[in-house]
Amino acid sequence: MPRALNDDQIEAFREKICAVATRRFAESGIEGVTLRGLARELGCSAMTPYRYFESKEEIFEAVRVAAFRRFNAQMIEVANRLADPIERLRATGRQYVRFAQTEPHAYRIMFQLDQPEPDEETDSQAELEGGWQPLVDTMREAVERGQMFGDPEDLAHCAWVSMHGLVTLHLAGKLKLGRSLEELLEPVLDNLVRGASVRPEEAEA
Amino acid sequence: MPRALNDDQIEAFREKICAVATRRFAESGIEGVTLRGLARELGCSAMTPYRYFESKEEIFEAVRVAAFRRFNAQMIEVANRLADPIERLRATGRQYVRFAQTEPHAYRIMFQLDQPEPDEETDSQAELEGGWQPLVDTMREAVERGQMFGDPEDLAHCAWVSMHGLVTLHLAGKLKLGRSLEELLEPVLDNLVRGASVRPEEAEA
DNA sequence: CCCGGATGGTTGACATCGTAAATTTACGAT
DNA sequence: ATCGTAAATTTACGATGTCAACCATCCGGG
Repeated sequence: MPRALNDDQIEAFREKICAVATRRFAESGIEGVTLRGLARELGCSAMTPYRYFESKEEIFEAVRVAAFRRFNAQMIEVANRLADPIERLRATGRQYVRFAQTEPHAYRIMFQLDQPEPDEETDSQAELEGGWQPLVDTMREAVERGQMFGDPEDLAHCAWVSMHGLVTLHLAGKLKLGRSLEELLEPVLDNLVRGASVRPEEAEA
Repeated sequence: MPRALNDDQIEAFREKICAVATRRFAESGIEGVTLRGLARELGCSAMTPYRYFESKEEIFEAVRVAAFRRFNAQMIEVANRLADPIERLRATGRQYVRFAQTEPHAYRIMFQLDQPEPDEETDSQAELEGGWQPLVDTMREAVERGQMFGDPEDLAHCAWVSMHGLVTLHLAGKLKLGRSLEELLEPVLDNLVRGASVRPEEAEA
């Protein structure tokens, strides 16, 4: 048997590629990340990464997974600090926006509109669902405490949809209506919490 | 003077390019649209479109503008049918989602996350704001009638952000949680309307 | 001790892209 | 007919992702 890379070495180089790619993403965005550019920075030839990844898209996927991990860690860290579910929701919402502002390109790859067919279960999908569950739990807790009403999953969807919409409209440059993202965030959070805190039977419309 | 294209001819060819590009977008998405492919279909050489557009991005922008026009027309058409602002909001929300489902690629280009710097006022920005105003007006009307409370612009933001978030998460394939888009839409609309229909002083949280 | 083979890495090539520059074509006025 | 100029094409360049062929290095078995 010839000298073979053990799993640690393979994983090490994979991580190195992923790290460089992540930094390049942060600097120059998706279209600024190039296999030849990566290779140049890694000090290897353009084809070497193909020993560790199937394709460029697989490198992207690795970067996506890492980004989701960072994102989820931030959300959990903030959430763990707050016992009250509504306060937790507000705080994680603010952190959500902060993440997108701190790492706009990371957010872009995570939620890119032109992703490959999601027919098979991808790693980033798994990370996504890992971050989704705590949100549902928060909503469930709020419902159990009588602070909110409705189906926890529906409520979680409402929250996620609002945050994602706010962030992506901002990142797409469609929100430059004179107000900062943080300013816009508060009314959205207020509306969200208000809408969820009303007994359905009390609703007038 | 040699034969010169008059403005009508120029505009005609621009529209033709734009039409072909739009159809190709609808069929094969953003990355499926290629200058050489366009040219082949138009029966001209790859460079000819450059007589009518500065760059590929300018063609994209034209497609974007056309898409925004179609989108706005649909929204207005639906909105004009309903006198009650809240019903109007719900109906346009549903139409919003329907548009994104009917023309997913159009929605993609319109709100692509990696757009060029929005430093200068672009045509699609103008169309966007043209569609934004009626939404604010609807909210203002609801507030004036006492059906909603708060700043109309804030309310409009809440609505837009929810619809856009819902649609983009769906288009990015992040929502495959067993429920259809239309199912998800209704709770979001409900929450939105509920949150806006509560007097701030009545809010418990 | 040396040699065969597998394994990791490199080089070179290909097809494709957007587009700049040079070139050709075609028409209207002289 | 010819010439000037606008329109269109051809050619070419530098990218890109990736395939295929090649090379180099190290290992176990003789």
